[in-house]
Amino acid sequence: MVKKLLWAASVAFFIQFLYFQQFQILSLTCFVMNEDMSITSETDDRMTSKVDMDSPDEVSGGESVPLKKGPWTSAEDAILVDYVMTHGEGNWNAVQRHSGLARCGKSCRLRWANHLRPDLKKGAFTPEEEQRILELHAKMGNKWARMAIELPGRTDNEIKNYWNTRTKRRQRAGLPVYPPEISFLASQNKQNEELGAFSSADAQNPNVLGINNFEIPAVEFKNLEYNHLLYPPPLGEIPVSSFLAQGHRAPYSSTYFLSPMHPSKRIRGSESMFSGSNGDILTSLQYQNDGSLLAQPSGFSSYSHNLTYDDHRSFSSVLPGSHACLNGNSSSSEPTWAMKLDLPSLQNQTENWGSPPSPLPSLESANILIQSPPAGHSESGSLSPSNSGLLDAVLYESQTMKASNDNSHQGKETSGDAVNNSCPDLKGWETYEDPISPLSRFSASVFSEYAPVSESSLHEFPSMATMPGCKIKQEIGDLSPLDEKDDTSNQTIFSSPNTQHAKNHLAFKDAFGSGFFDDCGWDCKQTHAVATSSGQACGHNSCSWDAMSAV
DNA sequence: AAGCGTTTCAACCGCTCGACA
DNA sequence: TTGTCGAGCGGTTGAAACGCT
Repeated sequence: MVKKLLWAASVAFFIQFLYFQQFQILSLTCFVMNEDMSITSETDDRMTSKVDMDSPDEVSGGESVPLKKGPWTSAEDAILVDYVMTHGEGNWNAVQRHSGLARCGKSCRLRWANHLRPDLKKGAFTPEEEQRILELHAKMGNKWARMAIELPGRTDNEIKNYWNTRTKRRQRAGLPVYPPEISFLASQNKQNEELGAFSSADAQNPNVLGINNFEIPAVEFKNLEYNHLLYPPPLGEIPVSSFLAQGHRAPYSSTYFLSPMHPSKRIRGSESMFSGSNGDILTSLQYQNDGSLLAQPSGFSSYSHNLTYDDHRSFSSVLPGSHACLNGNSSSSEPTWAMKLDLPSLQNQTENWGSPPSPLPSLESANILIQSPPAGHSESGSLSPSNSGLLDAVLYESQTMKASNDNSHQGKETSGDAVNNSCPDLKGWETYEDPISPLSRFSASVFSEYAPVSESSLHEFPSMATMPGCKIKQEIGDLSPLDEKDDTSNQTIFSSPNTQHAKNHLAFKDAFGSGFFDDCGWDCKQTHAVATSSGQACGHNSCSWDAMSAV
């Protein structure tokens, strides 16, 4: 009952809003038209010079009406608003026939979607929105419409313009497009794209990904459970084993993974709704000594985190497919796990890798940006033909870690020799682990253990152990988490950042399912009015506004 | 104030996709 | 299976606004 009342109030408000807007427009239009039949308004007159008329177009009744191009006038807006109010959205080509508006359907749709929709948020992007756009772009690339879905009230055009402007500005300033923490995502996406042959297909293949009948082999997570027993999370927190074991089962139904979609927007079917194919973030989980669980992008050292398991939102924010992939509380302009890592223009300064800066940079450097590498460099010695530079960042850090460990662990530097030199990238990875954390091998354990399953189901991905020229040391499943007597002997040797990222990505995707912790980024209250005004459903699963639309 | 370069943003264009006959 | 149409996406354009000299 309350919902019905709320819905009725919303509808009333929406109608009032539209009529008020329309009244204003019509009043202004009448005033201007009285002055001059050229139909201009205060804001339009600057544009009328460019108004163009298309060649005559056949409309109903055989009447030939030239289609107008160029800026819209208030009068045209009013006509369009009136039409949509009467007929709802869609069937845009009929607008011309029914309303006499001398605009093509595409133009009408664009005008409505970008300017006349009542749920549009005007004004500059807020810092939160800007941060979100960064994350989304890292996650999706130039999928403006999909990004707009995640930013209620914003249009794809707005986002696109913002991004292009920002990109141009930063490139001119010699800055990279992404800050480091976002850049990592972009790197993941690039690498995923390289593996798109299996990732995109798998994302849409439930037989492979196991979307609908997903079962996580318990053995894959025995290490996790084992460590969890040793390091139970604080009271009230979700146990790792529980959410791992639950997989995507209830309460996370498969539909829960689907991104909410604006009813007025259609995502092309060829694009998977699962962002996992290009949106997963590789995450290492580590229990700290205090029992809190750290999540961090695998490949980055353990000091690059602020994220603890204490904050479920934060935690989920870095899980694959999360819409809040970096910082669940996207209200913060700085991701919760933003790497306190200073990597100044490192990607085109490989010559400096030999003398890395301190691995514990100041907080002020958190937003120091990584310079995108020149194409020549990025392709050299990389498995990736389209290296985004993040691989270099990973390599850089591995070098850094190695260099810093060269001093303190010179006596231990033996396993590296065991690595075939034809796999030079490996060296930096050897000292990656945090010897303090018993779960420092979390990601390695999961991934390497899970690897055989993944590989068996995904034949296109070569086994790490079979990579030519690389001696791979698979993580030992029955290794005691407390067995720290010999760090070097238990170190997992990654075949290469690229390969391991792909494997890790794959394993996480398989383990959690894309969008497992998908957050509801859909402002149903804002958009539902428009959706239902056109007779459409909100489209959001378990959305109470959908239920109310039946009223 | 004028000139010029840059930024912003609305709009267009070409293309693809899905539905349907 | 093919063709048509409506819808929508992403890239691009171009004019006004803005900022600097």
